[in-house]
Amino acid sequence: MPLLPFKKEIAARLSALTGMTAEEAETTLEIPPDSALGEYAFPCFHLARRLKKPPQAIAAELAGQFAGLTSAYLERVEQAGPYLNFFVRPAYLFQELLPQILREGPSYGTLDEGAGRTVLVDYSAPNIAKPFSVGHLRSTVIGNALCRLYRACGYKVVGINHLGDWGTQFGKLIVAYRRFGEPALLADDPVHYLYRLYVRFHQEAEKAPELEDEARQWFRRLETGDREARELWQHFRDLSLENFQRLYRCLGISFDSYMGESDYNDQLEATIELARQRGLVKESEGALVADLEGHGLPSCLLRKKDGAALYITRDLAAAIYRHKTYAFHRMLYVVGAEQTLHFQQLFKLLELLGFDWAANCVHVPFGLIHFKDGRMSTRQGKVIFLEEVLERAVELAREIIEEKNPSLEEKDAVARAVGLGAVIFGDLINDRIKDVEFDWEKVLDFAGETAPYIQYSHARICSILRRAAAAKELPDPQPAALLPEAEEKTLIIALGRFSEEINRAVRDNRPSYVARYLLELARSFNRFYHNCPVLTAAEELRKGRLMLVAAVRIVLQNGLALLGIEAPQEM
RNA sequence: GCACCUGUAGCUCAGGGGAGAGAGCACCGGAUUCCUAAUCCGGGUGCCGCAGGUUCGAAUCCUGCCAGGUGCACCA
Repeated sequence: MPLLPFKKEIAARLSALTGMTAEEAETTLEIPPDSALGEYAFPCFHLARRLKKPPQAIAAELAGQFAGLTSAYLERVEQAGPYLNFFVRPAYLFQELLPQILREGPSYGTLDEGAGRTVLVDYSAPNIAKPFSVGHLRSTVIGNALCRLYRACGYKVVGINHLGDWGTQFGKLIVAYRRFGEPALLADDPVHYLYRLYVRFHQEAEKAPELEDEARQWFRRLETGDREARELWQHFRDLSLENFQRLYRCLGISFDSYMGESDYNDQLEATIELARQRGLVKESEGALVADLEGHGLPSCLLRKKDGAALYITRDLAAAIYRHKTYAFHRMLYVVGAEQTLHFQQLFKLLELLGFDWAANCVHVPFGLIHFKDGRMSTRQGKVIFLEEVLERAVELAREIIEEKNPSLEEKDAVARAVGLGAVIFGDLINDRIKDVEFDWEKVLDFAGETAPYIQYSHARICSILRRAAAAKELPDPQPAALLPEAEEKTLIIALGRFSEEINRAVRDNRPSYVARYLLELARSFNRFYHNCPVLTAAEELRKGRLMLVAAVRIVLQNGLALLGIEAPQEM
C-alpha cells in the first residue's frame, strides 16, 4: 500500500495540528499539478475561513510546525503560498517500496477492503438467437473489468450472464424458421443463419403484418410449454450459447452463472403475488400495472393482458432469487444507459416490496455505440459483428508484426493479445457514459493512447530483463541505491499510486481510471527508457534501474490483467 | 410534452471545487554506431455550448436556455 501510508500519516499529523478529523484532512489532500510541488498538497483555504486568517499565513504557520519533523515516509514540508506541500522520502521509495513491489509481484496493488463481502456483477447478457454485435462489447468488457477490479479489492465476485433467452422475439424466430428455414443452413452457421431469419421476419412482416400476431401466438405456445415450440427454442438456445462461449473464451472471460431470463419462469407468479399483497398492483385495460406515480416514476406493466409477464417482472424475480442465493452486499447491472428508467423502476419496486437491500443495487450505465448516420439495428441488419471486429484487429496486428518483427516466435498468440487488447482498451479508455461512434480506423489504430502502446512498453522491459538474465543478473528485491533522475522518481511515484487508482475505479465503477493510469505509467516509462540506459549503466545504478523496470513491468502486467488484457513478453 | 445523459483544441477525448486548462490523432520538423522507432523530442491552437447564481476560488456545484443523444404501458 505504497503511498497510502504516507498520505495517512500526513492526514494524522494535520489532524493533530488543525483539529480537523483525520478523514477530513485526508480528503482535503490533493495531488499537486507539478511533481516539483511534492507528492501531496494541503490547501489552506478551508481553514482560512474557520480561523479567519489568510490562507498564506496558515500555511506558513503549519509549515513552521512541521519544520524539522521527518519520518520513515516524510522528507520535508514546504509552504507555497496558500498550500502546504509534502515530499516523500526517496529512501522510502527506492529502498522499501521498490523491493515490496518485486516481492508482491502479481498481488501488488491488491487491497482487502472488500474481504468477506460479495458483489454480483450482471453483465454481457446477449440475446440468444441474435449474433454478438459490437454493441454487446461494451457491457461485456466493462463488466469483466469491474469483476476483476472488485476481486483486486478483496471482494468475492459473482459474474452473472443474464442471457436474453426469452421473449416475443422467439415467437418471431420460430415463425420465420417454420416458414423459410432450412435445417442444413442452420447447422452450417447457426448464429448468422438465425440472424438472417430474424431480419427476414421483419422484412416479411412489413408486407404481411399478420406475421406479428402469429409470432405472438408462437411465443404464447412457448410459454405454455408447447412441445414443438419448446424444442425449437432449446435448439436455438444451445447453438447460440455455444457460439457465445467461443467468443468469451477468446476474450478470456468466464461467468459464474448463466442463469437467463427463461430460468425465472417459475417464479413470476409468486413475484406478482408478492407485489399484489403489498398493494402495489392495479388492473388496467386487462393488464397488471405497478403504480409508481406517487414515487415520481412512470408506472410499469408487470403482466400483459394476454397473461405474459414482462422484462421487469423477470428482473424482479431474478433480483429476489439472487439475494436469497448469494446474500450480496452489492449488485451491479452493467447495462446500457437507455435502460436507466427501467432500473429506477426496478429498484423502486424492490424497495416498495420491503427489501432494504434494494439500496445496494446499482445500475452501471454506458453510452451507445452507433454509426455516423444513426444507431445500429439488429432488425434492419444494420450491425457490425463483434467477431468480425476482433478478427480484423488480430489480422492487422499480425501484419504489423510481420513488418516490424518478422523473426518473432508465437506470432499468432502475440497478434491475438495485441489485436484484442486494442479493441478492449479502446472501449475502456473513455468514460463509459459517453456514446461511441463506430469507426474502423479508430478500432484498428495501434498508436498513441492504446493498449499496444502499453503492451509495447511491457515488451521492452521484458527484453531488458531477458538480457540481464542472460548476463546472470536478476533484479534482487533488496534495498536499492537512490536513483538520481527526475524520470526515475516520476516512475516510482506512479507505481506507488497504483492501488489508489484501483480504489477509485471501484468507488465509481469506472475502469477508465485504471486504463488512463496505465497509459500515464507507460508514457513515464518510455521517457525514462529514452533518457536512462539500464544495462550499460554503472554497477549500482544498473541494479537500481533493473529493479525499477522490473517493478514497472509488474504494474503494467497487473494493470492490464485488471482490464482483461494480456501483456506479451515480446512483440 | 416530461425525464435522464452529453457539450472542453481541427478530430477523439482526459481533467478528484483549488496552484498558468491537458493528452492522443492529424499536420510540420527532428532523434537510432546505444536496452525493440508500435518509441521519444520540438512546433500552436481554446468565448471549457450560452446566460445567470453559490463560493475566498467554478471547466467542475445550482438554476434557466440552446444543441445533440436516449427513454417515457402490453419489446427486451
